[in-house]
Amino acid sequence: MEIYPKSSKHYVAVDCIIFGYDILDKELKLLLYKRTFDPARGSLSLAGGFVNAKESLDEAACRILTKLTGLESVYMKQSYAYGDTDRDPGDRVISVSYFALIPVRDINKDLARQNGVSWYALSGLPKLIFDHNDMVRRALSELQTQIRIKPVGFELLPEKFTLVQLQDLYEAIYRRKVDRRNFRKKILSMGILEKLEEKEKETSKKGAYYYKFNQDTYLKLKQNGFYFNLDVN
Amino acid sequence: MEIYPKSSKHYVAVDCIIFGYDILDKELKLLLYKRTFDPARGSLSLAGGFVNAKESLDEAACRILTKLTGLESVYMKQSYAYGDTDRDPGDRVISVSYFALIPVRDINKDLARQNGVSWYALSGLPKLIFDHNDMVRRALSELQTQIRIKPVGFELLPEKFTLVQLQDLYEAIYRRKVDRRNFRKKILSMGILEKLEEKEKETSKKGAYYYKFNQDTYLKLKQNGFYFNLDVN
DNA sequence: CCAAAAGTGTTCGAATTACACCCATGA
DNA sequence: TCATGGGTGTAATTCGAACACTTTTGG
Repeated sequence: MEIYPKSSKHYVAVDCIIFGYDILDKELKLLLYKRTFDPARGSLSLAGGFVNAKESLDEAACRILTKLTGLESVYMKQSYAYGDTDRDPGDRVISVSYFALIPVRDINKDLARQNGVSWYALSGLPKLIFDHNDMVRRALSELQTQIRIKPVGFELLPEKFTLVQLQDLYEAIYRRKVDRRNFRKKILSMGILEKLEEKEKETSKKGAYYYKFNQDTYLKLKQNGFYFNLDVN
Repeated sequence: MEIYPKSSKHYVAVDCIIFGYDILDKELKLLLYKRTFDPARGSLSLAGGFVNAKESLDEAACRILTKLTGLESVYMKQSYAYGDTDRDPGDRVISVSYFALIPVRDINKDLARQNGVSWYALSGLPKLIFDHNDMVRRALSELQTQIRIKPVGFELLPEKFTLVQLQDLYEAIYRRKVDRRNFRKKILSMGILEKLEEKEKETSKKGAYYYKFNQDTYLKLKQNGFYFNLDVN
């Protein structure tokens, strides 16, 4: 039964901009798919797929992400709908992009390899297919905005992290250095981090205390009018 | 010729959240369509329509806006893609929402009437069809964010406006009072307003100077690292 | 004992807030 | 002349920026 029989129907895809952060080389990465077949063999694309008749956009994005990484509960957010008629040279496809944040080490490596996806540093990213570079640019810009005003950076880190690691992450995303003392002062003054007894001892002799993000405290503060803000010099 | 024959195709619509500001009653309004036929006769909806095979999403949104208002160059921005499978009870329709900003007095009233659309105050908005209330909520929230950090408020005002009118607009969108002296100090210190010789004399005996927004100056400042910000107490 | 990374406070200037009185004019 | 809305300045406080030394410990 078709109620709107006069209108055109369209292919609708979702493309996932999967950001990963590697605490070791302190770089923001993207999980990309390398085509192993013609046409465009060897060229890179975002992880994407068509939206099925019986799933929502969000469901389609989650399905693709889970299929590639094995991860179920990941931070994911819709970014933008791309609808130029000629954006896909094959056929007219409207694509809704989503961006996801995951710690690089969390993904199921076998599953990723099996699916032909792997991590690529965001700096020096090559040309991706179609308008995927635009999608990345927009999503990165959104991430840079979000991470200032929402506690989403923690999604890119392991549950336990040091303040140095957190700062490295912000520097990687802001693409500039920030003052260590001011950064610590500001993030600690929010009262949303919980200091653990345990220390991380791999990267220094002295060792750095682990912290973890306290979501409950954050939500309570937010209800009382608190706004996360991590603008630092 | 179909390259992706195994995938589902979908109806794709655009819905326009058309914000208008009325300098007389100082209220933010929405241009809504009232159904004059069954089913759901008398219920309100956003201005929307299906995306044609040969037009982009942006083009579809502009087409709808122009058809209803007669306006060609209007501030319009994509908001969000709504894709729940049952959001439209008639059939599965994916809808991309756009929000537009126009001064209430600018629209072609005859055209609007002819098309069955008219202005409704945003406060006390009734239930709209489908998920259109969600669309409005999200767009309003984006507008409240945007108007703080980008000079988009001027899109809702006539070319010439007084500082009182500008402040009234901000108060209507922020939904709170702001201090007159601080507001003026801040907006004038940006140096993006041009004071005219002419005065507006309808609402007061003394009269208030007209100003206009200088887009060129703004763009130059922006290139030099200036960020518009109108957070005021 | 020393290299390497973690951790810590204070000062200064800028920006934000709070706040109240005079001005111009038409009726 | 007076009622109405337009226009203006200053002091107090808060917030962000700049900046350098001490601590810990494994090798």
